[in-house]
Amino acid sequence: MADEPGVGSASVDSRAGAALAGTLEATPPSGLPVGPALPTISGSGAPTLEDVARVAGVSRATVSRVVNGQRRVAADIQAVVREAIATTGYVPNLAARSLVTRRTGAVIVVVSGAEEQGSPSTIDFADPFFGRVVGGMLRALRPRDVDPVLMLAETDSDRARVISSLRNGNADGALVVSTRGDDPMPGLLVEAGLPAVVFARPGRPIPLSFVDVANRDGARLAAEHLVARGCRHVAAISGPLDVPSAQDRLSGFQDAMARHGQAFVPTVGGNFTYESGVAAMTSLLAEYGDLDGVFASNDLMALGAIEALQASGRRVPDDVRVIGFDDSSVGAVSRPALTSVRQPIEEMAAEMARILLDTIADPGRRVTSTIFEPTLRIRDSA
Amino acid sequence: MADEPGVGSASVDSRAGAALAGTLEATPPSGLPVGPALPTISGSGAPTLEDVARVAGVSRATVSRVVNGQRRVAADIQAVVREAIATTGYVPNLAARSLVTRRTGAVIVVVSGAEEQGSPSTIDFADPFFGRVVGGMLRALRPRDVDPVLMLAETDSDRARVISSLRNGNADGALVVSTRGDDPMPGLLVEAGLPAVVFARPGRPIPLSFVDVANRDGARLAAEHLVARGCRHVAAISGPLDVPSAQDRLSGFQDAMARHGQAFVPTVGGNFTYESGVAAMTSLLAEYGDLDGVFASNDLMALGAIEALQASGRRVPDDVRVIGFDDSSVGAVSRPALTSVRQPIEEMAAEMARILLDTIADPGRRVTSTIFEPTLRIRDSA
DNA sequence: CCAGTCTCGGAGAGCGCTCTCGCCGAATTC
DNA sequence: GAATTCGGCGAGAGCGCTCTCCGAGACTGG
Repeated sequence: MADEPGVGSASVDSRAGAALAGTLEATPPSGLPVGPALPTISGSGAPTLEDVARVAGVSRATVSRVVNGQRRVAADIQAVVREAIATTGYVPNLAARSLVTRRTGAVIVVVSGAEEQGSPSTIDFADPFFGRVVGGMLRALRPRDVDPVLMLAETDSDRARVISSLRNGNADGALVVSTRGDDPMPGLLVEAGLPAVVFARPGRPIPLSFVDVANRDGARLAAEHLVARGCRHVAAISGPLDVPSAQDRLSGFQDAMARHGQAFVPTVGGNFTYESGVAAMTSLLAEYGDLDGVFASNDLMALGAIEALQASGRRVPDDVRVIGFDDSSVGAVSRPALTSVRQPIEEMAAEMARILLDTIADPGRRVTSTIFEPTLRIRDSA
Repeated sequence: MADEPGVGSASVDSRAGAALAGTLEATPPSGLPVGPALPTISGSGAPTLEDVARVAGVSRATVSRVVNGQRRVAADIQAVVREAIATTGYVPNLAARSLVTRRTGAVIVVVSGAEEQGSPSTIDFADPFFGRVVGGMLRALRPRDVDPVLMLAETDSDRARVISSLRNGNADGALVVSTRGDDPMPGLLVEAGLPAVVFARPGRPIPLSFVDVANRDGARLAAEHLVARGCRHVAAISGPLDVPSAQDRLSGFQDAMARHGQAFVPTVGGNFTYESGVAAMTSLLAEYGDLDGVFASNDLMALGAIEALQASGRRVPDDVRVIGFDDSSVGAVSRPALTSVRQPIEEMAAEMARILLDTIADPGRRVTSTIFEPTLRIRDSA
């Protein structure tokens, strides 16, 4: 730590600086500490429309028209105005604009999770899924000059905060990513009549647009691959069956296997974690020792299954083939690399963003669902 | 026209009712009184301060004071106002507020990456690092009622957009996470005199607060662990040396090894990817066949090194011990599970947020750097 | 050549909020 | 009890922007 950079003063804290938390003056009951409003003619802050108008020798309205391309403005005046904008370094104040337009140019990305029971959170930000979704949205939002505002929704009060943010135009709509099947968030959004799109089909039918992957097709792909590789005794590790996607993946897999001659598929439920994959595989093995193929409803459980398989002395894929679902990045670096059903998360997220933006632009837009086709990412485990 | 102005006076009540019920109120007949300057009773939706004031029988100012806890307001009046707020379902319009306070209650999280060369992006949203950082920030931001707005900064125009967003109060400050050493973003922020905090020490000294991990200490931890496990011929796989952290990790490791008797540490550079880890290890093996320990500057490269090691017939950790850096989630599920230097990313991110918020509240605040101590996460690979 | 039509810039009214200022009534003082 | 202080509420002025309405000038047609 002798190599402190030459930045003025460095207060080096080895642990999270609890001391810092107290240095701020007592915050008022609610809201941020607010400073006095300066008389602000134009000397202190950023240039305003007014300033540009003065420099250009036109009215505010004209400048506004040029900035927004609203109505036709004579070419020469337009040039003068643009010149003035450049020299003043003017940038529109979005607060003022949204105050009158009632558009914010922002949407809320709601990461909706855990019940407020004992556990701190079911939301795992370290899950690459999260980043991929956000990244996908970003790609679609940015060209339309819309920014995502991140909000967590774990408790009722979190959800209320999301709703009220939306209700008074803090943002124009919501993109919801739930980590549970019975998430109340979509319902609240519909009730409030707010523009929103959710990732994955909601637990109960609800008039809300969503984007999803054809889970049954993905499971079928896995089944067919296993069968094609010669598997004859196949088992499944499912996710929590109150989650629609887990349900679909399981039933899709079972149906496909039935079509290929294996009417009964031994199944054990997990909860999408690595540990539950280990446990599920272990109990599967105890009862069905001659398994030669396993389909897990996500990659983490598939990895757990492989662990359990190897612990029992079986080789993957030689003795037992394993397929996961998600094509997550952990599957790519694991050994053996995981064969997995790939859902195009980024594209799905981008589509969510597009649908939401359309809905915001045209509130009368019909509720739609867009289903993406999964593909099989074949690696080493099957 | 019949039902418009005549019954207009009752509109407050009906609005309050609609707000309470949360029902979808049919939009008022549009077309008739839209254009002319109405006294603005029943606008588009949410109740305003004005409405609350009317219901409570006080002035706007008083309601505002109650909402913001600004000045002392008589207890009974306060009760009446709160009551009115509840019945109307009032929530402050942040655009209006920020227009006068010049505070937005939002900060920009800038994910700053790639030069605008050929490649689409160096930003990998699937990297769990990203989510962990955002999650950590969220935890610190939420209690202070501040929301993060996500922005990418890959091109100059992206960066300009961030700067101007900040300049006209679209957000109060920036939390910057760079994926490269020579990121221009921090410099631009400083130039513009905008509140910002960056993750990891910037490439060049710059008067900007940052949060970092003691990279040298982490590398020392790795070195000492390897030595303690009996390694005598140790190599290193470093990251790009223009990235300060990669530089520190390497030199810290070399110094520590020197103190323990190994003056020369064979080193090959990588670029933080899995593939580069494979390549680096392979070339290391070609020249130094008797290696018994490897330190990689991040987990992905460590995993790549293990792959190359195993491909060459060596066992990990029996023949060669491998330590990574980051304690990323991929390391936990890989086999063998990766021993790694852990940096408390979430806490670091939370601290960034806290520093930024303090800086915003007190612009005169000194530039600080907070260095967190890494720990060693011992698993199976070393 | 004049009425009619069209084009385009300016004036001005707010959007919902905060905050300064002034005023009133109650508490305090001598 | 009158003068003074002071706490606390209301009035009102904007914050920077958009947008409607209006009017002046340019153009068209008969």
